[in-house]
Amino acid sequence: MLQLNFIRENQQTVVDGLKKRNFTEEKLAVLTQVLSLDDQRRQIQTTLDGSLAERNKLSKEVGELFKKGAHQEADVIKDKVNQLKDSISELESQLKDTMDRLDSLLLTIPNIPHESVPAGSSEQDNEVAQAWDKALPVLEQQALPHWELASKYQIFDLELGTKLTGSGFPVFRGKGARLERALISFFLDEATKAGYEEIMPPLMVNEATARGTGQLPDKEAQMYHVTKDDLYLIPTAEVPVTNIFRDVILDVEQLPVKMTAYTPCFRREAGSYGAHVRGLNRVHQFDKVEIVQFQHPDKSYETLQEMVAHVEGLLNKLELPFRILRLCGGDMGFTSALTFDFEVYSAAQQRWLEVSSVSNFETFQSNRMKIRYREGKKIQLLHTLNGSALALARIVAAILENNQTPEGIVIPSVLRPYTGFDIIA
RNA sequence: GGUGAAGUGGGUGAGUGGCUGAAACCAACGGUUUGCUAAACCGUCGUACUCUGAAAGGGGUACCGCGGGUUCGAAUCCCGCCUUCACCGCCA
Repeated sequence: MLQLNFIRENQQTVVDGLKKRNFTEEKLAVLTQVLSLDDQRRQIQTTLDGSLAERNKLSKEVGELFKKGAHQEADVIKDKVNQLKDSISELESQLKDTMDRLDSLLLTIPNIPHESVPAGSSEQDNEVAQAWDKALPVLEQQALPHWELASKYQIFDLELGTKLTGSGFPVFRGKGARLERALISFFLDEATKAGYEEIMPPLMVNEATARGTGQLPDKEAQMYHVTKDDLYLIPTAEVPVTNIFRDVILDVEQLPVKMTAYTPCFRREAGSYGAHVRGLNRVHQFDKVEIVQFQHPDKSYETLQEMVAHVEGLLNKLELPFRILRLCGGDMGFTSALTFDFEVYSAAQQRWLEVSSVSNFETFQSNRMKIRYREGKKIQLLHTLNGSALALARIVAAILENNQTPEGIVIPSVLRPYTGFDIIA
């Protein structure tokens, strides 16, 4: 959620930013509505506060008169206060109404893109920030996509998942399950080495938490909702981990706070179909290690680079060909100011698969969650950042496809201490 | 799930209708003093919104788990909910 003062003081920046997100003139009208509602709100607030002050003052007089035994005079003032009460409750309901409208409008305004974000309307317009300059792996003629390798080597079983749960819930087995676990451990260890504290959060969250990171109300359809207890299955560890500091004021000395978490992620992914979602390309449950940072606003873009470098390091160690995209205004998430996507080349499918998304949200999330830091006397919103490091299912897909040989699937050497085997044959 | 008790500022904890945004102590911060990384003493020490001011600051309002109610007036009384603790039940 954008800060009202920011909108008020930087209207042109906001307009330019929203245009990058392809806001039409018509949709931009929301800004003037927001500002005028805010004016109304202040006006009501001032009047209301005045009436309340009056009530408090008169009530005190009643108390004093009672002590003196001047009951009649007290009764006169009581009547006065009773009259005030009507206008107070009227003002209170106006205030609540205005604030509700203001909030719901504010929730429709996405984050302002960083100046480096390219304009554009779809993924076609994303900018390649770092291309893969070495040769792409070329597989032999009979190379198989990962879903066929899966059954050949008994790595995972989607049909079985359908039997147990439904489509999009893979069952990993044998060396496949071990590979999955090896990757999780490897990613967590790398994050720990880089100074992130490991967290194991709940996999279900309440409404306030889902609202904090912006899953509600914008992405409600994306989440599994446990209606009986009104809980949501997390679509990413970002949700519980970022909310750890909801309504918390950190000391500037504590920044940056760095946290990492492995969790399964649950996504409904309504309405997807076709070859692009075959196998592990898009599933309802997948494993992911997330890295999250809470940082001083002056340093958050350095931190973003640091996180990008961390993900790069992982992919290099796994010996996977990848490229980095700078997302355009039209493809960027609602809450992000700048996002880099990592795509790994899947040789058998001959396409790039998104395996990580690293973003700086600036104060957009922290404003909703009131995550602040104290520096001297000043209390300010901090910047939140997060990134996948990494999303498992597609990494597994890429490893399976790229590393297939006539003898079997070769495990990247960095993973062998974790898997305990060096080939899946 | 049942029964009972409790939820106050960073912590401990006082407060049962007006003198309480809240005592006291601890922690923290600033200072004085002291031949010494201690002690003593003094001071500061919640958050949000709002008005005013160039600013420093000053005024007002709200908040004592959350939401409602009673009252001229609520941390304090009433109702609902949540959470924690204890015991019981169930259980990996």
